[in-house]
Amino acid sequence: MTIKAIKIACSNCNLRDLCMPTGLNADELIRVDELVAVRRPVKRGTTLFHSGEKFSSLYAIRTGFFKTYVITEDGRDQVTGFQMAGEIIGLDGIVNDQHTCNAIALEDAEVCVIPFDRIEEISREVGALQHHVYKIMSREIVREHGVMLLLGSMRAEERLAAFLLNLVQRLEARGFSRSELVLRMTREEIGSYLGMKLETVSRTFSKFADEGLIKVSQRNISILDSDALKHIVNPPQQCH
Amino acid sequence: MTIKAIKIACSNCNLRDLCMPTGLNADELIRVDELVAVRRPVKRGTTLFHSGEKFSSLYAIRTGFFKTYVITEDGRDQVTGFQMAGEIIGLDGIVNDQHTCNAIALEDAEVCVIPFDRIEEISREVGALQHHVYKIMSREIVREHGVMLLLGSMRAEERLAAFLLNLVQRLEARGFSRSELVLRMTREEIGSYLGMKLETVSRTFSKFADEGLIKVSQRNISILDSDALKHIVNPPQQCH
DNA sequence: AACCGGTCTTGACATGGATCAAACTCGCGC
DNA sequence: GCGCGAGTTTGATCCATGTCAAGACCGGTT
Repeated sequence: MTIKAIKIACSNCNLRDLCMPTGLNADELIRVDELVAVRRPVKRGTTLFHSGEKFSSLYAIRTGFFKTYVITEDGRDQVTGFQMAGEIIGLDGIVNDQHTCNAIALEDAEVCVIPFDRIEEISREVGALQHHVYKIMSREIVREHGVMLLLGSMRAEERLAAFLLNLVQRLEARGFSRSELVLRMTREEIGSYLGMKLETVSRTFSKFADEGLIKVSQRNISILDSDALKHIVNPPQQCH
Repeated sequence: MTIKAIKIACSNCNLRDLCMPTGLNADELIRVDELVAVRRPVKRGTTLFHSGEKFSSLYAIRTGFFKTYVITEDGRDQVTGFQMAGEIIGLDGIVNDQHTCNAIALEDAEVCVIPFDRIEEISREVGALQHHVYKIMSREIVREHGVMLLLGSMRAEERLAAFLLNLVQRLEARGFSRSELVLRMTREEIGSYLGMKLETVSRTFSKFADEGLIKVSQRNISILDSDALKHIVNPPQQCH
């Protein structure tokens, strides 16, 4: 039993459908398995990368939960996303060869370190990988359009309902419950993401709870009436 | 003089530094010149693509000015960006092979149609092109982080000041004045982009004008005190 | 020149969410 | 077991921005 035996292999990873292209042939699989340099544990509360740091790799989250955020000179900060297993972070660093946001683990985590020059090299040989990376970046652009919509034209209740629905939907895709979730972030972090103050987040949770839509006990949330939450985000049209 | 003589060639385009990779050798230049299928004029007020439409090409703006926006089922819309010459639109369509936002011309425009499968093919041979596309997508992600910051944690005056500074900065990079600009969009469109109502946009313009920061006459804006606008966006820190 | 529709400005008022403040909960270390 | 601090909830009040409404401006058309 050598060290080789536990070599990192995306082809064996149970998250491969989430972060790797599908439909590769044997040769291509071998090439793509060369992508991940190492795995790196990231303790809760520590940063994976920070703004200004030289960019060299993307990170695929294997386990754990992250937030990314940007800070202005005058100290305002804005959470730009919460990421969970199977998602890729670091894409912002490509354009200027340095990271432009900070990523910190909200719970103990492990990431696969994927050197970007290796991605570029193997992309050239494996068309499916190239396409996959384009798709991942496009998906991030579309996600951010959604956040812009949320921040630009929704009210507090709508934002929080959309946020909860998005979280459970992603968790469900990973095999978790569609109604129970544990928030990994504080009310303040949720507020920063949603463009509202922590007090408003708290009040809105309480309001949803009063109305019987959810049950809140600290960071544990039960979705009791998913449809009602959906109606808050997208009020059903009554035909005239 | 045949039709060949006026063949579209990125290598001759005066916008090539904005939308094409640099430092290509002769062979690569020839390959990259094959990218653009055709040019397409887009009349003011008409749509270049719309949400739901099948995605097949990216578009490089040669002349003119666009807005992109998303619409929810219940009719709310959110402008996601304003794009000018040399910028690339349509990146949102890659992930699901269909566009997820709408693009309409705010003035008569012309775009270069770049079939995406051709990009993928030539990317594989020309590493610089592949890298360039990754960079363009990364830049869009970073831009959207900036918009999220703006929508999530700035007040109306800060948003509008940031918006104006961003516009003139991009215009200046294209050889226009750093102090004079003509808005191609309505107050309502500005408001949609910045997450505020058109009345608030109008009032804030008036306030800036009263304070001598800008001069407004309809859609013509003169920046009189660029530093003051910058201070609004990023209040100067006083050291203790 | 008169008209018209779309756009913009400005005023008066309403309100959602921010702010400030106090108290509560829970996990953790002593 | 107790105390402490981070995180959270809730209440009272304030204010930035939304809403509604009226009128001004402008370019294009008849």
